[in-house]
Amino acid sequence: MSIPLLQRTKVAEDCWSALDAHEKRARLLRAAGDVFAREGLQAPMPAVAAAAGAGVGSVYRQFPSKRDLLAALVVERLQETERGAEAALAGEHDRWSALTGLLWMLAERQASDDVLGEAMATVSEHPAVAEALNETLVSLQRLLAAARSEGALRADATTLDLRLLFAATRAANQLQAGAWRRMLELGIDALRAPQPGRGAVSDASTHV
Amino acid sequence: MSIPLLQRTKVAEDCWSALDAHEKRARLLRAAGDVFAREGLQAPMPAVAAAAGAGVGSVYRQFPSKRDLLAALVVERLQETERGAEAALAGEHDRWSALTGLLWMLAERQASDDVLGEAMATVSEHPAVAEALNETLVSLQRLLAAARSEGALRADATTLDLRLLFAATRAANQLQAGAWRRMLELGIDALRAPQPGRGAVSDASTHV
DNA sequence: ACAGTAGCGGAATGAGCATTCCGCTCTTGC
DNA sequence: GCAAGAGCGGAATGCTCATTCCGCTACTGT
Repeated sequence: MSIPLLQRTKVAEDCWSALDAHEKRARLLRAAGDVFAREGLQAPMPAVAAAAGAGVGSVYRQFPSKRDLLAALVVERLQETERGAEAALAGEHDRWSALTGLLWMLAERQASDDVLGEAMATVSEHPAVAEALNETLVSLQRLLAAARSEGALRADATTLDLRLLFAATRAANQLQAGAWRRMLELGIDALRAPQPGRGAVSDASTHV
Repeated sequence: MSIPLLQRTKVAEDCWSALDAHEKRARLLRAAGDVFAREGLQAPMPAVAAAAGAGVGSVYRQFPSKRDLLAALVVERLQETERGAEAALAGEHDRWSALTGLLWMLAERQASDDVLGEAMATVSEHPAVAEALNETLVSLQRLLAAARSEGALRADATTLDLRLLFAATRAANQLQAGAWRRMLELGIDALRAPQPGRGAVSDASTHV
C-alpha cells in the first residue's frame, strides 16, 4: 500500500526524504480533498487516512491536527487562485476579460466541490490561511487595479466585492444547484464600469 | 424553577394542561433560540435545557430530538415571515414598498441572529419545515404577484429570487458584519421592474 | 548477515454530546 | 389526610470521533 521504495537512499538522504515527504503530503491532501468533498467536513480522519492508503498515524505526522489539514487544503486552493490572478494579469487579453474569466473558473470549481467555502469559514483564523489569503488578495488587488485602469471595472470595486461575490454564489448554489451561474452573472454586471449605474456589490471600499 | 402551580387543576384539565404545554413549549423555544444564537447550532441540549430552567428530560418530552427542536425553531420563523407577507399584502402602502420593507425587516433580523439560516439548511428536509416553507412561499408568491401587477416588480421575479437574496445577504454578512445591507440594496435593485435592465437574480422562473 | 532505527498502520484512549432512564416531588381524587 | 401517578431534573449510557501510543516492518550502515 505504501511506497517505501522511495524512502531514504544512501544518496543525499535529506533530498530524497524531502521529495518523498512532499509527495506524501500531496497525496494526503488530494485524498482529504476527495473525502471532504464527498462526505463533508465532518468526515472522520480515519476515512481520510484510508482514502490515502495510509494509517491515521501517518496523517497526523504530516498534519498535527484536523484543523491544520483543513488549513492546508484551503491554503492550496488560495495559492491556485493567486496563480490564476497572476496569470490573468500577465495574459494577452484585456484585464476585464481575464478577470471575469478567472471568476467564472473559480466559481465553477467552487460549485463542483463546495467544501472549501465551508472550510475557509472554519479555519479563516488559522495563521497559514490568513497569510495565504493576504497574498492572494494582493494579487487580486493588482488585477483589479489593472482592470480599473483599463476603464472596464467600476472605480470603487475592491477585493471585498470579489469575496462577497463568491460568498453569494456559494450560498445561491446551496439553495439550488446551478443557481451560482445567474448569481455570478449578476455580480459581474454589478462590477462592470459603464454607464451611470446604481450601486456596487459593496460600499466598504476601505478594505484590501 | 418550574411553574407547577399552573399544572392540571380540577377544572377542564385538558384545557389547562394544553395551555400549560403551550407556554412551556414557547419558553423552551425562546431559550433554544437564545442559546443557539449565542453558541451556535452545536450548543449541547443540556445547555438549552439549562437556559430554559428545565432538565433535559423536559426538553425531550416536548421535542423528540434536537433535530425536531431545530425544526420547530425554523417553522416558527417561517410562520412569522408568512404573517409578515400577509400583513404586507393587506397593508396600506403600495405592494412594492411593503415587499421591500418586509425584506429589510427579515434581513435585519437574520443579520442580528444568523442561526436560522444554518438551521434551515440542516433541517430543510424535515416534514414540518417543508410544509411551513411551502405555506410561506405561497404567501410570498401572492405578495410578489400583487407587486408585479402594480408594475413595480420585474415580471420574472420568483420566490426563488427572494430565497437567493436571503442566502446572499447571509453569506455577505458572514464575510463582513454589516455587508448584508449593501447586498440587499443590490438585490432589491435587481428585483425592481423599471427600464430595460439586464438580468434578474435568477433565471429559474419555473419554481414557486 | 546483523543490530539499529525511521516511519508506518491501526488499536487504544479520552472527550463531547444526543438520548434514555429512573427516583423524587407535588398534585389530584377520595 | 393518604395512596396513586403525572411530570420533572439530571445522572447514566452509548456512540462518534480526534488524537495518542506502540509494536512491527523494512531499510541503513557496517
